[in-house]
Amino acid sequence: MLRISKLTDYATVLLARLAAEPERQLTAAQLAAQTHLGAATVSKLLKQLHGCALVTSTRGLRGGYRLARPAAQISAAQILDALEGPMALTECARLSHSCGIESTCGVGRAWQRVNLAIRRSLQEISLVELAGLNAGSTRFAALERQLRASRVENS
Amino acid sequence: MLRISKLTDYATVLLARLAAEPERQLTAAQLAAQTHLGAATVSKLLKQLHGCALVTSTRGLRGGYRLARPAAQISAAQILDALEGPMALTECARLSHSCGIESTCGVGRAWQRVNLAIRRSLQEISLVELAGLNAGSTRFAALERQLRASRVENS
DNA sequence: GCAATTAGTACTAAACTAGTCCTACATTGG
DNA sequence: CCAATGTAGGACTAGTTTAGTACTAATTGC
Repeated sequence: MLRISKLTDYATVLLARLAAEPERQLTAAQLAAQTHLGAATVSKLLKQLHGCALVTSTRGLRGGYRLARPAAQISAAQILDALEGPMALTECARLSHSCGIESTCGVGRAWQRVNLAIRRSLQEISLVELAGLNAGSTRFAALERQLRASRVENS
Repeated sequence: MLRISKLTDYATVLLARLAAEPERQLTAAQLAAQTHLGAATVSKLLKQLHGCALVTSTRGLRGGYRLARPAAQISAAQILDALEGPMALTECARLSHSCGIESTCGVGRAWQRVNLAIRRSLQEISLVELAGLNAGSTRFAALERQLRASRVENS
């Protein structure tokens, strides 16, 4: 459940590679080799990331890709938005069609709130954390502490 | 992104209907009529919910379905687990196969932590909240307050 | 001009989702 | 006992989405 697509996962890996060497400009082929992903797939993903302004590119001989901004300024939410479009946990919430059910469809609204809560927490996590580049993992730890504090009963 | 399947959404609606009248025993046909969903689909979902012990059933004439426990004891996480199986945000995290990438695959671990954080927050939300049966929405409000507090920058 | 490299589009195969149908089993009422 | 009502559990089908590939055009450096 709540799974992200493989391609989104791959994209994160690519971004993490780029984040690891922010000064270098890496070609699609280099990234493919480093990540063991298909060259065509990597190309496609990088194009998509370029379209969403997460990476910059230079064409031609000695071209390549590079992060558009520091890794700290790229959040998990942005990556997911870029690759999977605007997020909507339920169909019903996306299109504003009335389901015909009156009393019951507080459900849709409830999922929407869950959605929002998740989204907010994803905005807190930057590419730095995703790439595992930070030693202290400050924001991550803070998030987990808060969520743990909100727990009442447990499994 | 991060969307739940339509069927899971439907199942929530069904559970919400059952939660609204805990004392009654509703047949699949009744629930289908109330929710405007296909009778066959409703049947299928209820069977699944029965298999996961979220509802109890009695067969035969005057049979029907009923919540297996009070709505307050059913969490959003349990519903999602029941319908979509054990959750794993990424493929890589589910199967324990090494990707061959060493440095980069802190990514998988990071997604896993995101996963856990989301899961914890879903455990906090009960069917009562999803069904919109509670007036105060206490736990919901608390969750949102905490997540808001953890926000640093915003859209 | 040539080689390297991104940009864009089109296409295909595989997987998953949603929905339906059919048969078997259980319970109640006559 | 028999018929009606209802759940249990598969099997099956169509539609959509996802993942991956291939090909052509545009751009840059030497």
